[in-house]
Order: sequence, then structure tokens, then C-alpha cells
Amino acid sequence: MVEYEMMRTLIKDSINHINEEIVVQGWVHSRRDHGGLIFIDLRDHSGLLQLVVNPEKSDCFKISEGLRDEFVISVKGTVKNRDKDLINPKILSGKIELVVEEIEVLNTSESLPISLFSENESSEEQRFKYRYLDLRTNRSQEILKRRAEFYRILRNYMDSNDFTEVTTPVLANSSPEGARDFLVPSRVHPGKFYALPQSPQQFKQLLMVGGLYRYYQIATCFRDEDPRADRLYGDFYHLDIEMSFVSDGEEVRKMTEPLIKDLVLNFAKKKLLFKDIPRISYSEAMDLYGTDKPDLRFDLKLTDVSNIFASSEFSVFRTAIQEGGVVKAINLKKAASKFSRSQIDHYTELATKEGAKGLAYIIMENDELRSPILKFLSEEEINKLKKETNFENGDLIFFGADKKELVNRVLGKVRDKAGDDLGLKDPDVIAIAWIVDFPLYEWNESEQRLDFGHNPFSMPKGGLKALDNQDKLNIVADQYDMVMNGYEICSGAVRNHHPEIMYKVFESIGYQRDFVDKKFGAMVNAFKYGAPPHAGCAFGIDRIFMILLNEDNIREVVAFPKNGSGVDLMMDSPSEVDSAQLKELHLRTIF
RNA sequence: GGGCCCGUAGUGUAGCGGCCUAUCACGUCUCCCUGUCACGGAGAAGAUCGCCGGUUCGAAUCCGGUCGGGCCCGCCA
Repeated sequence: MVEYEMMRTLIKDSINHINEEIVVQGWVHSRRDHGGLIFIDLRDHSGLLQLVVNPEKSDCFKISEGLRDEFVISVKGTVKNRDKDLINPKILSGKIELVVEEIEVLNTSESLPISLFSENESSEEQRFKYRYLDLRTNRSQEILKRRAEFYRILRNYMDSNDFTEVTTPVLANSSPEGARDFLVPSRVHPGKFYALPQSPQQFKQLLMVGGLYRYYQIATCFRDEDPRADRLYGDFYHLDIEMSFVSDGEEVRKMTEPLIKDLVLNFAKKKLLFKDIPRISYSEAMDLYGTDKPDLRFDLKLTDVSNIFASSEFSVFRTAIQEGGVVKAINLKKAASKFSRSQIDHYTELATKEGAKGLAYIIMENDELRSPILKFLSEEEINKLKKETNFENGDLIFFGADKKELVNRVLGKVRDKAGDDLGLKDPDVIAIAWIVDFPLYEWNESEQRLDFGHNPFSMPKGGLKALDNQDKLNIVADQYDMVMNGYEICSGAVRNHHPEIMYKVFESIGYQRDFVDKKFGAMVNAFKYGAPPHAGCAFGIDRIFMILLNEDNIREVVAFPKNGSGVDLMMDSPSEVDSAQLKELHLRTIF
């Protein structure tokens, strides 16, 4: 007698096993009781198999009458071909069935608190509370398997390119910049804390100093920041990469590109919009798209039209420019007929939510212009506008007039929404680009001081000299992000590996040497002993996986996600601990 | 921390001031049924409409608060 765990195997081999006796185990997927004959669809990880229970087997029949959805059973029976007109083309095993001879209930099931296989999909809250049931669906099973496949591709690629996988500590140190840390109190050292790393940044750089040629890790990262649909709470995964003897970010970009292309083309089976992945500077991205993570599946661009309206009669435009701001336009080609008045109002709403005072627009239909601001615009201005923005019949232009940063942000959002509303985001297409040359510093308006733009460990282009001579806000770092369909999926940099430049970079925004020594002691010390130039990056694995699977919520692609408040509804974590545990950790309860 | 939206039998929904003693489907329970595969048929049980308070002659429905959930802003070097 053959024992089968896998029905898929059974299906493949069924030709050879017709009339053989076999044993299968699985879940009762559904039961159809005809009174004198019972059909059961048995389900395991590989699919469905129909069982037939005849009344002559009175013991089996009795048991079968009591079976309910999701009972776990073990069945012995004979594989039979179905008659031609009884074949079910909807299931893989539809040509055969198992005529039951013995049946044993291995476990029962209460009726389910969520619906698994019907058309009513239960709420996310319910599904995640009962995630162990939700995982039984085809969709979940598929996601788990695809994720394993995804990991395998990452590892194969890295391994075959001389990268060494190194596991770095999870109990690490709190870092002063960046996200909020998860702290872990030390029992042995009263009053001291570990922190769970936001990324293995410092460890991987120390590996470079340690002589490792190339490093990678599928690294767990921990950040205590509020989640979003595309951002997990708590822990998430990086493909973390670092390469020694690299002084130009281009080397990292060239190294990682083929992997991402392979994932798009062969893993996700999607179209890649740009075969040669473009490099777009941060400032260009902000100018053209109003964001540093543009969705490049569609080609809408912002145009600076300040020169046209510098002395306009329309005071909103004129004043904005006089006060050092800009006027920019985005021409939504052929959108005029597609947008109703109320839809345009939605854009205005979006703009004001972002801080704009309003959102001027102008429409050209049947050679006629329509706009609330039309009376303020001269013919010359209109003509120049037509020329500079390719403004034609059927087009709709939105304007932003304010400080440059605000205008970019607002029109960037407008651009993104227009991409949705005009159906320009093809789900089968992936557009990838590198955004390069991020500013090392940025101006913190609320605190009126300089801050690090992206991360404090990148090498300023031009080194020490740049730090001495240039206007700080003009200093560019060899720092790069990869964007995919409007999501940031990777961030990296050529690292600052000279102690003197490290000190200087911090000093420029008011941190003294001892601050650097205290907070980044290991790194800055290590750099004193022949640190090789090095560069790297980190890809957000969960997010890439989400995009490639066309999911719009990142929690869907994780086995056991936490909800929007950082709660694991299934495990009910975080939870209280008893006072003895707190005492041992030298903590007192605050309640 | 802030804004917007949601909360109705086990599950998904309808109802959005009186026709509500709350709709429908799935599930559950009882009975019938020997070829179904979303089996079919007959019947039954199951909801103090998240919770508290208010307005009203009257509240699932309107208002306030609160709890829970979602999306967004802040935050995410």
C-alpha cells in the first residue's frame, strides 16, 4: 500500500495507481451529503481530492455524516477513474476520486471565525487575529512560497557574486539619529539598555574594516515608527549590502541592477519600462516630478514657468516670484474631458492639505480656454505657456505658486493623483530609476538649523575641501536611492571612511568631536586603522515583494504582521509582564 | 500627536429618524435526498445594531464622548 502525503504527487501518479489502495490526510474542504452518498473534498497544501463515501461502508458513512469544514481526517481508499461525464475540470485531480474504505477523524474544528474559501472576505482585523487560519487560503500559501523563492533568488545572486553572508547582532546599541529605537533593558548591567538595530549599518561598515570583501545579509531591522500601507511596524527586512574598495556609487548600482531586473522580468514576469536604468539627480527629480520617488511609469513633468509670470497681472503668481518663490505648471495631457468640476475640486483639496493656498488651473477645449484666472492672464503669457508646456486642445494645466519646496511637494502629489485618475499606472509595468546625488544636509525649518539629509555616514562629494568651501546646503553626497513605481525600494551611499571627514561632517552642523567619539566610537576608531573605501546599499525586501506581487498593503506579504497600532492581534503582543520580571531588569512599573 | 473614514447574528452585508418585533447570503442545528463538486429541498435557532451619554414623543439611523480598526499627515538618519 502506498502512503501519500501529497495529493499533487497522487495526481501525477494517478494513472499508475488506478485501483490501488492509498492513504491520504488533509482538511475537510467541503462536504456534500446526498443522503445515500457523501462527497468530501479533501484539501492539503497541494490541492483538492474528491472522496466518495458509499453507504455500504456503514462505519465510514456514519463518521462522514458528522464531518464539518476544516476537520482533519485520514482516509484509506481506492483510487478510481471518474466516468467521463463526472470529470471536474476545475480541480487538478478532477479526473479521479478516492472511494473510501476507512476514515479516521484526526481532529475536529469549531466553525470558523473568518470565512476562508467563500466570496465574503473577512476584514483585515479578523484575518490577522486568526492569521493561522487565513494562511490556509491558496493566496496566503502562494505568497509564503513565492517569498521563499524570492529569498532564494537574492541569495543565489549575492553568493555567486562573491558576497559573504554575515549575521550581525540583534542586541545592539541605541543610535542617536533616525527612527525611534526598541530598547531592551540589561539584567546584568542595571540601568543600561541594548537597542534593536534600525539597520546593521555600523556593523556592515565594520566588516569592511575587518577585511571582508563583500557582505550581504537578509537583515531584520527594527524601527518604532508609525506604519503605513507600504511600511511595516516594528520589524522588517533589508537585503543589506556592502562592498569594500569601492569609491564610486556607480559600482554598487551596476552590481545590484541585474538582480532587480531579474526579479522584475523572471520572478514577477512584468515588463521593465527602461532597459537602461536611468540616473536622475535628486535636484532634477524634485524639479521635474516634485518628489524624490517619482512614479516613472508615466511621463508627466512639472515645468517652471516663473519666467512667464514674473510681472504678471495675476498677483498670486507675481508675488510668489517676487518673494523668491516659483510658479510651476503640470500639463495633464488630454485630461480636460476626463475631469469634472468636482474632481478638480478634489485636487484643490489635496493641494491645500499639503499647504498650498490654492490650485490654479486652466483648461483648453475646442480652442477655448477656461479658467477662473483667465482674466488676469495676457495673450503673451498664454502663448508662452502653450509653447513651454505644450499646452494643446484637451489639456488641463494645474499651477503651483509659492516657495519652491512647497510647489514641488504640491504638484508632486497632483502628479501622482493624476497618474491614478488618468489610469497611467500600468500594473504590469515596472519603472525603475536611480535617484542620485542627494544633498548631504538639509535645512530644518522648524528648528532653524542644518540636519543630515539622508544619513550621516555618506561621503560628501569633494571630501574635506567641499566641507570647507561650499555653502553647506549645496554639498552633495554620493548617495543614491532606487525607486520602483513611485516607491523607494533601496537606499545606499559611498561611506565616509576618514575620521577627519567624519568629525568635520558632524562639526559642520554643530556636533563636537566628543559627540562623534561617544556615539560612533567603534566606527570612528576603526577608521583610524586603515579602513578601505567602501560603499553599499539596502533594499527593502518586503516592499519590493509587495510591488512585484501587485499587493497594495505590505502586511499582506508578511506571515505574521502587526496592525497599524503595532499590535499583533493574534499573539496579543505587546503585553504586560509580571513584576518579578521587571524587578530582575531593574525596572519599576510606571503604573 | 493631528485629519478623514469605518464598527449591524459566527462571517460578509442591507437598512441611515417611526414602516425594524432589523434585510439578504454563507455558516450552524433538525429533517429529506445515491453522482454532487458554489449539490439540491423543507424548516429552525442565532444581533440588547462596539460602548457610554445626549437630542427627540420616538435613535441602528442625528449629536458628543469613548474604545477598536483602516487610510493619510507628522514621523520613518
